[in-house]
Amino acid sequence: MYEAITIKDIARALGLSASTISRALRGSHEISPETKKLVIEYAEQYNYRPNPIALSLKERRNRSIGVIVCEIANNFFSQAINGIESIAYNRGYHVIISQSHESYEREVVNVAHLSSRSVDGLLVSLSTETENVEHFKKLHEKGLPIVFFDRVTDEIETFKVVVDNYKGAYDAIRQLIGAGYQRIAHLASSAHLSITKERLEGYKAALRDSHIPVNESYIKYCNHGGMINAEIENAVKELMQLKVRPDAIFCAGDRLTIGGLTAIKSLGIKIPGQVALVGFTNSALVELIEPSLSAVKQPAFEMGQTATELLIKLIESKRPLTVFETVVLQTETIIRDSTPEISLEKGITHLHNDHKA
Amino acid sequence: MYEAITIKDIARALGLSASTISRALRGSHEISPETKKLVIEYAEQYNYRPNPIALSLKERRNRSIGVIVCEIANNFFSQAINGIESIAYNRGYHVIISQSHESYEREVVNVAHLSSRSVDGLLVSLSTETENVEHFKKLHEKGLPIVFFDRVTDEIETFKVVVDNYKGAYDAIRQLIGAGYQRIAHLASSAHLSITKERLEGYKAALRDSHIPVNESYIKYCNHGGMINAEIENAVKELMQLKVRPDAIFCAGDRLTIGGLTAIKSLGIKIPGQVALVGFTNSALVELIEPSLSAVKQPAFEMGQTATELLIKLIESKRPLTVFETVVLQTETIIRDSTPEISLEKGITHLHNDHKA
DNA sequence: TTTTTTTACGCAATCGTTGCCGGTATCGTT
DNA sequence: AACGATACCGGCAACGATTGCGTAAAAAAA
Repeated sequence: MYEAITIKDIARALGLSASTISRALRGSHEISPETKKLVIEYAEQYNYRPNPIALSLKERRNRSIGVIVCEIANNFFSQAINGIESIAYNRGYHVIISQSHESYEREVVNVAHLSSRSVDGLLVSLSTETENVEHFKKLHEKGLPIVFFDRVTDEIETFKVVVDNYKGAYDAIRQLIGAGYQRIAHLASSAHLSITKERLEGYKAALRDSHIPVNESYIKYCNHGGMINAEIENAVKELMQLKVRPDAIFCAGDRLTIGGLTAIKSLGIKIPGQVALVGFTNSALVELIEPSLSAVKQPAFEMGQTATELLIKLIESKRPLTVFETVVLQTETIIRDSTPEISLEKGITHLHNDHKA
Repeated sequence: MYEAITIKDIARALGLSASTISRALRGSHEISPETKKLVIEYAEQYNYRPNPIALSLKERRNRSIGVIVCEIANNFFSQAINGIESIAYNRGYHVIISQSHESYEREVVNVAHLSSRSVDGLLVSLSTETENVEHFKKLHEKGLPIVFFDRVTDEIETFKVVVDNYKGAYDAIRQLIGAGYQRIAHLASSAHLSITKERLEGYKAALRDSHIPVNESYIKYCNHGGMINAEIENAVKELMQLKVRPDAIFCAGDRLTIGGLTAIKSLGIKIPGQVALVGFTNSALVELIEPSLSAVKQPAFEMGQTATELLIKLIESKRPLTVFETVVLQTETIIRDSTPEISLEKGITHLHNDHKA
C-alpha cells in the first residue's frame, strides 16, 4: 500500500535504469541473463507488483469489466454474476458490479461512472424502465465493447446472450394446458423489454396452438418489474376480481414470481386449489414453498460465462469485429405441486366470480 | 471512451496551457474570470470529465472501496451491499465487490487483487474458512483502512459493525423454550467464526437460564458454512438419528437455515409437526414457506451503511485514528408457524427414536 | 586492424493531471 | 522614475510503467 515498491525503487537499488528493470521483468531478450536474474530476484524478494493504475493510464485499459444488472439480490442475476466472475478471474479481469435497481436514471449514472473509470467492456442486462438505449449506443459507437445478456436491445449490434424465452414460455403454458388449465393469466414485466415480448409471444402461441383464445384482460404488465410491491398486488387483485377468474397464472420473472406468490397468499387465495402458478425463477427456495412451485429455470451461470467469454473476445480482438452472434440457451421447465393436473369434467368453475349472476 | 477529451485537448484548442485549464476548471483565483468562463464553457460543451485513472495515479487514491463477502447470493449480504452502495455512491466512492465463496484461499487472492488495484479501503466479512487473518493484518499495518462487519476478528484493531448475536440467539431460544420446546439443537457455522461463538453463547445462556442442560450432541458445526450441501444434510441426519431427537433446531445463518430446511424436508420430517425450526436469515421468502419460518432477522442494510460511513471516515481522516468503536446493532426475532407453541402435557415424546427400546 | 554486427543498456517521451516555480504585464506607491 | 505588489499564465516535473530510439562497448566478420 503505502510503500508499495516501484520499478524506480528497484532501479535505484540496483544502480540500473527504470527501463532496464521493466524489460528485465518482462523477459526482454535485450537484457543480459545476469541482469535479469538480479532484477527478478530483487523484485521477488520485495514482492514487486506492477502498479495497475499506471498501467491503465499508459495502456488505456484496465483489465476490468463492468456489469450492470437491476439487482444482485435476485437469484438469476447473482448466479449469472458467479458465472461472469468464474471466467473473468481466470482471464485476469476484474469485475465491477453495479445495480440499476430497475431505474433508468440509475442505469445512466452507473454507465457513466463505469465508462469514466475506463472499464474495458460492459456486460449489461437492461433495467425494466429502460426504453431508450442512447447511453449505451454512444459508448458502443465510440468503441467500447458491450455484451448484452438476458434483457437485450435490438438497437445495438453486438454480441448477445439470451435464453429461448419464447420456447420457455411456450412449453410452460403448454404444460399447463396439458394439465387441464384453460384460463391462464400472464403477469409480465414492462412491455418494451425484450424478455417480456418474447415470453408473451410464447404464451400467446401456446394458447393459439391449443385453440384457446387470448384474453387481453388476462395479461398484466408491471412497469417496475416488481420492484414496487403494490404493482404486483394490484395486478393480481385485478386478475382475481375478473368475472371469469383465471385458473392459472404464469409469471414472467424472478421477482414477479415471488411477488405474485406473496400477493396471492396475502389475498387468501389457495395455490393450487384456487389458482395454479408457474413462473420464471432461479430461486432454489421455490421448491420448499408449499406448494412447491413449478418453474421455468434459466441457465444463469452459463449465461454469465458465455457473455463474459464473448466480451473478452471483443475486448482482445485486434480489429473491430463486424459479425455478431446471439447465443440462445435453453430453459428448463420443472413441474412441481403448484400446477397439478386437473380433470376437465370437474373443472374449477366454482372459482368464477359469479356474484353478478 | 476512445476520444474522451482531455485537459490537453482543451489547452490546444484554446491556445492555453494545460495547467491553466486545470486551474480554471478547479476555480483557482489565479485565473481571470474571462479565461475561466471560456475554459468552463468549452469543457462543458465537449463534456470534459477528468480522467479518474490519471487522478488516482497522481493522488494515490481511487475513490473506490473494496468489499469482500462470502456470497452475494445470500440475502443478508446482498442487502448489506445495498446499504454499502447507498452511502458510497453519495460520497462519490465506487464499490468493488468480490466473493470469497467461503474459501480462505479465494479470500486471500481477492484481498491481494483489491489492494493491488489500490482501493482506498476495505469492507470485510470473513469467510467461514478463515482462521488466519494475516493477509488483512499486513495491509492494515501498512495503513490501508479496513472495516469489518458481521464476521469480525479480534486480532485487528479497527472499526467493526456487528449485530448483537448473543442476544439474537438468546431471544430466539428463550422464545422456543417459552413455547414449550426443551430439546433444542443448534446448527452452527465453523467454530472459530465470531458470529458462531456469539450465537452459541447466546444459545447456551438461554438454555442455562431455563435450567435446561446443554447437550453437546445437539450442537453441530458446518465448517463450510453450508456451502457444501452434504455437510448440512449430514448434520441434520445425525441430529435426527439421535436416541433422543431434538424437538427444535436453531440455525445460525442464512445458508444454514435454508440448507437445514431443505435437508429436513428431504428426510421427510415434518415441520413443525416433528421438529420446529428457527434461524438467522434475511430472506423474504421464508414467510412464504409452509410453514412460514420463524427467523432472527439482521439489519443488513443498516450494517452496510454504518460500516461504509466508518470506512469513509477512516479514509478521509487526516491523521490515523487510534480509537475504534464497535457498533452493535439489534436483531429482530419474528415468530411464525415453524415454531408453534406446544403444550407440555402432550409434549412430542412420540418423536423419540425409541426403536432401541 | 578496421569495419560491421550484436549485445546491453540509458534517455526521453507518453498516458492525464496537478503542484511548484517562474515570468510578464499592469497597476499603485513613494 | 523606480520599485514592489498583484494578477495572470506557462513550463517543468512528477505519479509508475512502457517503448522507440540512440549508443557505448563487446564480439564477430572483414
